[in-house]
Amino acid sequence: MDKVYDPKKVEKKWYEEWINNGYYKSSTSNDKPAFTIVIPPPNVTGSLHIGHALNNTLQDILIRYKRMKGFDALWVPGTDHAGIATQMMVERELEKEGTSREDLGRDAFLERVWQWKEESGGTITHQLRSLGALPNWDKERFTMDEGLSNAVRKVFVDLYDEGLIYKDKRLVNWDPKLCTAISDLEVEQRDVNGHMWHFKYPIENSKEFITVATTRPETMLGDTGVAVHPDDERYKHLVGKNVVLPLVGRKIPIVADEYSDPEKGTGAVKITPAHDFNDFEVGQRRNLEMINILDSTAHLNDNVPEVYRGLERYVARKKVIEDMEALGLLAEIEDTHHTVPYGDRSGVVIEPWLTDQWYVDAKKLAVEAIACVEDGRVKFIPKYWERTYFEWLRNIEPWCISRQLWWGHQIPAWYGPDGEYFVGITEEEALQSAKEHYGEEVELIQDPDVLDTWFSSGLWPFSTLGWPEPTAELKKYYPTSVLVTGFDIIFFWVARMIMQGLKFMEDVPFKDIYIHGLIRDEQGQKMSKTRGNVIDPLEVIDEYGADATRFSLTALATQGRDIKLSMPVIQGYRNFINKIWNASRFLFMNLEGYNSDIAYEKETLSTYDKWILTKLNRTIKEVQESIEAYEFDKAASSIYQFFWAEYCDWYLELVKPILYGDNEEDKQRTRSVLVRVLTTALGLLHPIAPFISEELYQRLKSFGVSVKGIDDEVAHSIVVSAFPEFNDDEIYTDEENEIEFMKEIVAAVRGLRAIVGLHPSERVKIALLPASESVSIQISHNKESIINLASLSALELLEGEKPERAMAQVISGVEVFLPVEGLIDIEKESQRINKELGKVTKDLEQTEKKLSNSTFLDRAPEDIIDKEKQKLEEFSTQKKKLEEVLFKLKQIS
RNA sequence: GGGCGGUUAGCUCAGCACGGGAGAGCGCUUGCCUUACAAGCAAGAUGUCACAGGUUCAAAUCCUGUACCGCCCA
Repeated sequence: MDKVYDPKKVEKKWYEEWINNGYYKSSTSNDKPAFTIVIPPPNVTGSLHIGHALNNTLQDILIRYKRMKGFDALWVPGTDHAGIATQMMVERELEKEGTSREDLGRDAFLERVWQWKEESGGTITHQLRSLGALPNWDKERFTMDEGLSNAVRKVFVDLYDEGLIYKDKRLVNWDPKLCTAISDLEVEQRDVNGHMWHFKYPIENSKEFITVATTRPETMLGDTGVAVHPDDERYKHLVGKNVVLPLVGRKIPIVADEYSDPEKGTGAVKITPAHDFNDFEVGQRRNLEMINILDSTAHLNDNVPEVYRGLERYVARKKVIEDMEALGLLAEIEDTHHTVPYGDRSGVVIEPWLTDQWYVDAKKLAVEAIACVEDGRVKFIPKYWERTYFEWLRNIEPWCISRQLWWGHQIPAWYGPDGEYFVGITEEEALQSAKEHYGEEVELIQDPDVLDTWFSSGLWPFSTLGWPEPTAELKKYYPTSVLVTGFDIIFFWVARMIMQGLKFMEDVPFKDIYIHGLIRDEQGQKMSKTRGNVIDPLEVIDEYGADATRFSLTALATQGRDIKLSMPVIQGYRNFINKIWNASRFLFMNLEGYNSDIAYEKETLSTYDKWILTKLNRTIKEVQESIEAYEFDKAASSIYQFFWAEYCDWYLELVKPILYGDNEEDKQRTRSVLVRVLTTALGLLHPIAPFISEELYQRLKSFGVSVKGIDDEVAHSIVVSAFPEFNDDEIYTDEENEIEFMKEIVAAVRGLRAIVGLHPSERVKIALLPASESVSIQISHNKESIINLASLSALELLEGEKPERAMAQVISGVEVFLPVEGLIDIEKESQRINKELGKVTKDLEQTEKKLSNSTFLDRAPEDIIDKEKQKLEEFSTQKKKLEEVLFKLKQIS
């Protein structure tokens, strides 16, 4: 067995085993309770980044844990067709080949995308395997699968029939680069420095001007009004009059509307209803004309004077300003900063643009979605995320679901020759409706647009289980148990799944939503390619192994906080994985002659055995409770603490003399306990670190060791082993306290040795002065171990007389003396004792103060007062002892 | 402008829902190649728990306010 754990020799092998043995499978035909998670489907174009690694590690932990707990665990994997991202990717390929999607035509293009998907679309799902994630691969889904597409069409048609989906002409967020509408969520508001241009508009039949201010001068070509506040005295006389729009010559009215803020700018605003959301509303209220001056690529169209036609919006801006200035109508340019909408995919400035689009009446669907979180049918963990959720749902806008793309679910609406449309799940249905409408058969053309990708992923928790067919899967696994995701898609995805789930399944899609943090770099900055600070999980796995990667992410996954990740941290957990390896290696080296048929008898257990079993059982409880509460960091640190600080640092050291000795009975019993503790610890570890736990379990099996399986007497693999059970009978409090006390004595002796500078191999004599008979007995029990662990030549139990020349350490219940043959540095030693004395005195004073406070004695609970009294006694004894030591030191000098 | 989160050891963070002797890991200092592990072992140092008030016998923990950092929404 190697001295250092090598993940590369282990990981691939076991992953294949797990797949070959079908451990990932779930089954509707068994009667185990279901535990279900659907994966947040990553973009099919994507590759695994560290955020995915965290997200999927946590899901894998839950699934593995629940499987070991006897649940029928189903983790549905899959990917999202990612409309815009995928289309862009394939278009870029085409561009390199000197062609375009328009050249190919829709059908050929889509064929090309599918081809791309088949060849390279599986990248991320394959990468998940190297992380050790073990979802049910038989159930892998893609949002454009036939079944899921059926679900999409059915949902569309049903919502349409109920009036919850409708077509409308209104302003949308238009991406002039991608030439598609996008939803308001896909718009990023950025704060930018810009200018406010003040334009003078001449009043009709007057020498007067009204000055308006704008950050978008080019839109003036589409102005159809000027608004002032109804109470604004400055402009009252102008309301009802017309302005002659410069450069255009159009007469437009001055209207009174509360939208205009007298405090801001000049108090008069130009109104461009076709190119601004606020202006649109003013225009509706005041019956203003709507003039669209932009084409789909944000170039000026024929609705503007000829000189401006065809100009790109920023070129036009420049020209408008120049022309206004030339006319002497540019009053002022003011520096300002304001927010500008950018497309989150394209990165270009979004235009509010007037088009026909399909909308979902989200407001109606939101009602139940809000209620189910209010009444606790769905729980957010951490809870405070529900505020964010409520905030958005209570102010929800109609959801624009149509996209002017080719890749996606084409909208199931067909148009007749006169533009009348017919919605249906299939073209046949639409044709049937058309026939009824026109009284004859007509040719129909399907709406060319596709649906927002989130429309289909909103159905994910039930579409993946076979909906709309009434499948056994749906019956057993819906609602799913928990959704594990990041806060960045609460609106995009979580809220929409809840709305759609409630609508179509009449039940919530999941009971718990665990929201984890974002992974940042060590400076706390978001990881991004441009910053160059990304940590590639595949590289981390390659260097440190999947288990170390997973353990790190788990240990850092505290609730409600982002995760700052850096390589030294991962290295630390890699060391832990290696520690497990070596502790096991030690056991294997000492397992010769081990007979797995002989279990240890409770009656024969030593104090050490009982102590470690107690610690083990406490750890089982902690790990179990932590995982169930989604406190992943606590689960990880419980195991870490137990395995390293208790099992390795103390238990292994305690039993070495037994293993190296020749009492066969003791050896046999100790081996059994060691095996028991290790196998149990591996079970606890397995959900977090699946590979090393499997490797070591399989090695243990070759010694005849095994644990109970979830379905069989013997677990073939740790994946299907029963999770360790907490056993109250194995909590031995007395033994636990005794060993903890012994550890304190050993630490005290080691401390003294370190002060004197003794070489570790130099054995010395130590004298202990116990405070009571019971302490004395406890020490006698553990005499050999203390001698061993503190590397002593002898241990003397004093009965009152203290050694003359000795270094001393006072701990609760016992004084420790290290006799010093030569000279002690009395000065230094006195200083040390004085420092301790200072601490104890301070503690003592505090306790005395409390106990002499009558209101404390009146009002504090009894157990607290008792505790304070105990402290008082302890501190004063310690103080007295330290003073004696100090007195003796003075005598010597 | 509205909302949320954070501020605890040099660094990264637990602890706070339920108040009662300040914790872990990393780093640092010292000594050790002790036959599982130097990716290790042993020992050690380090804190006005951001600040200001309040509640309480008692506050890192509860309440109010302030400052700074970060995020979301408008």
